[in-house]
Amino acid sequence: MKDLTQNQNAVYCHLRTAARPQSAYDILDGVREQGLRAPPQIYRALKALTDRGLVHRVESLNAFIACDLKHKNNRIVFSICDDCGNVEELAPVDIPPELKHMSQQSGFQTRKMVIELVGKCSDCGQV
Amino acid sequence: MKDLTQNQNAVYCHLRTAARPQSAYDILDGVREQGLRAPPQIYRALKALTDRGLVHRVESLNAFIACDLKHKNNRIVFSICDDCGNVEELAPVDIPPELKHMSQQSGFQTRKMVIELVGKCSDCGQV
DNA sequence: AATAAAATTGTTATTGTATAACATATCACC
DNA sequence: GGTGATATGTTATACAATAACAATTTTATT
Repeated sequence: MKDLTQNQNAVYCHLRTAARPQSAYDILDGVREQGLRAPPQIYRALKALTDRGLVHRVESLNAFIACDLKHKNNRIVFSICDDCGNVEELAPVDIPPELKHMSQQSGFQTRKMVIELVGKCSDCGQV
Repeated sequence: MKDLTQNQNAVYCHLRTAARPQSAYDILDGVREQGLRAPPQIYRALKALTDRGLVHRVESLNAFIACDLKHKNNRIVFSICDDCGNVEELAPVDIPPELKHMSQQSGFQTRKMVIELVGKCSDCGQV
């Protein structure tokens, strides 16, 4: 489905069914039975998938997560629980106006904005 | 100055004079003559410095940068040029209202927000 | 069908990033 | 001067990512 190659499909399915963001090596373990054996195979599939916006990389975790929102790939928002490690993707928002001003004034041309909220999810916050 | 230990001071000075974000191993090379020899020494100093908000980690580059703004450590904005690798820290902005709503509705308690703008700086954008 | 070009995959080895675990030293203070 | 806390030094190892090359499959074209 969705015009993915074999390896890309294996990696994508693994990510969609995973409860947590997966490191490349988590993924490798998960798709070994489908014949993938070496890191470059995983990284290649991940590159293709992230280029298409089907998967996002969570920078601060060195991990990857399937994207189930329909949106342009240039506005990404995550909430990251630093207690349980859970990550949610939130609906993308526009660049805050002040920020747009500032960056434009310095001549910066934004292609993509990533926002990461770090804190406690509803499960872990009830202290 | 600023109540830093010897190793922390060495790392901090190196970062302040660096033109670019520095990887931990860049830093290690830079402070070797001051007697630091092994990665854990660098990472320990970096942890102390980032905890105090004197240094930020640029997640998408696995690199570190000295912070020269006076601000609370819980709102961080970077612009990252994917051409020349230059990184600027911009003045922090508030959490966009829609985002605040969304995250609160899901019960998420934000401790820190990191925004990374990826694109082309003024030097590299003039194509 | 034959073939050339392009895309995908497989494999080995290596580079880069980060931390675990333990030993030693220094400092503060009662 | 002993005790706890903090900072440091060191070795080895775990985790993340890519370079470089070989082989295969797919696709388009003649």
